[in-house]
Amino acid sequence: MPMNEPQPAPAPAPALPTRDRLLDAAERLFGEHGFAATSLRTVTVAADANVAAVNYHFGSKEGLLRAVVERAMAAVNGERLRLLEELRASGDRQPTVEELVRAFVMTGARLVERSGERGVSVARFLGQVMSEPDPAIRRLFATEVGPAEGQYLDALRAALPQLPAAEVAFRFRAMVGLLGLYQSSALGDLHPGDTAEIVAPAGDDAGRLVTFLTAAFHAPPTTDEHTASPG
Amino acid sequence: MPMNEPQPAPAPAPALPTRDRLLDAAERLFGEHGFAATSLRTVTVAADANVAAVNYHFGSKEGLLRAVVERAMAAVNGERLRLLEELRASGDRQPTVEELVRAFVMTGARLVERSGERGVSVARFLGQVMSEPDPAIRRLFATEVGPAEGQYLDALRAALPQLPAAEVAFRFRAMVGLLGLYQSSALGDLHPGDTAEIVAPAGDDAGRLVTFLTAAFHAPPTTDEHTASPG
DNA sequence: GTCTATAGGGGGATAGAC
DNA sequence: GTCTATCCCCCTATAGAC
Repeated sequence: MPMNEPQPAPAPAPALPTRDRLLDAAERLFGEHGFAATSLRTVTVAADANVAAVNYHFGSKEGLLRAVVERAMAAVNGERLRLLEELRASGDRQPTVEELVRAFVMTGARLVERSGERGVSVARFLGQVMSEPDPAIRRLFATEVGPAEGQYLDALRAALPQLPAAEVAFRFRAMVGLLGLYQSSALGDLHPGDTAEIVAPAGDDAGRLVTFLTAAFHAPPTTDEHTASPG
Repeated sequence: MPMNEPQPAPAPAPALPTRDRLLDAAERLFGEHGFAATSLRTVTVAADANVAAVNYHFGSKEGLLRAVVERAMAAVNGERLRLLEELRASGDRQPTVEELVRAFVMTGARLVERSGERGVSVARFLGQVMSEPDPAIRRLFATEVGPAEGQYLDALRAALPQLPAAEVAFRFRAMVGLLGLYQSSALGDLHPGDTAEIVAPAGDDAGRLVTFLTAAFHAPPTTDEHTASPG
């Protein structure tokens, strides 16, 4: 067995280019610990890459975040639009509220099924980024998320013609936010005692979320007679 | 004008002891930028205090966070329990779902009314802390939040006897999470174009949140026939 | 209780060899 | 494209004077 031949580095696990390993590691770590609390050194170690690699490939820490968001949103948006297309083509009627909510919420679950462990990371990452307080990050997320969500918002408005557009929009934002919390596992461990690891979005609770949101969308318009404080 | 006399420092604004100024500043800054992204230096400068003051009064950065959480939760929990007491005393029947949801959600609005600008900080801070990914912080929040919320959960279970307890618990966590998002202003600026500053929780949207959540609680139990992915 | 000064570690980013 | 070495800044925390 000649050992001088230049074996083209059939390393055990990597196989992926550095750039992708960095994206994978950042996606996971940002999702688990948040953006501010995750150092580039942690990311590069996890990706088995060099410290300088981040700067070379993405320019800066924020550039890395941007790239991760874009990749994650591309997958989710594609799936969402595909499902919406299916719904519109499947019947001669408009999609119902429940169908729209289910398609929107289940996107996360599908992602997990298809991409396995990485799907969990994607879901958690997106949920985490959504509640980042930094305005720059929020803006980044909003511009990525906008186009695909707009179509769902329109479809929901069509399905709820009697509800003021502003209120549909409010409920839509609530759905997006709640799904984000769910994806970041924040809905699982609000209470002590239940220390089991929660993985998002798995089976049961995704269905509960759909039930919850569908009923919420069907609520009557809010009258302002009750907005005063009780008691 | 003799300049040797030791004027007892009648500074314009302070009047509050250092410890309280630190709590106020930390509450506001943690709420605006998150815990990890806020340095102790920022806090002490905003509080017009010394860098070492935090360590003297609270032992560490996490000690400061703990103190802020405790103070904020004490106010909210007190108000929540008071409202629940009122509801229970006011009629010969059990409180309805809507009454419970309204009392729970409006606590934030009341806080703002009473404590003015600081009330906004409290609300935003609590919302922000709720979605912190650090397990230690989440645990801290959960133990503080637990007792008062337990009473509402019990009351909601009593008001929804036909619904499995696990599903009431899920919906309750969704309410808490959604209220947190709302308080941290996350429900306001998910979409670009609307760059106006959102202050939580003000009038209109609080009412919409109550409508939304009340209907969601009243949803029928989730059957597992639908949890499969659509299409 | 409040200050200055500093320790001691990590952070993001870059230069320049390979 | 990848590495090492390093710059420079800011971080938390503490020691010790007042």
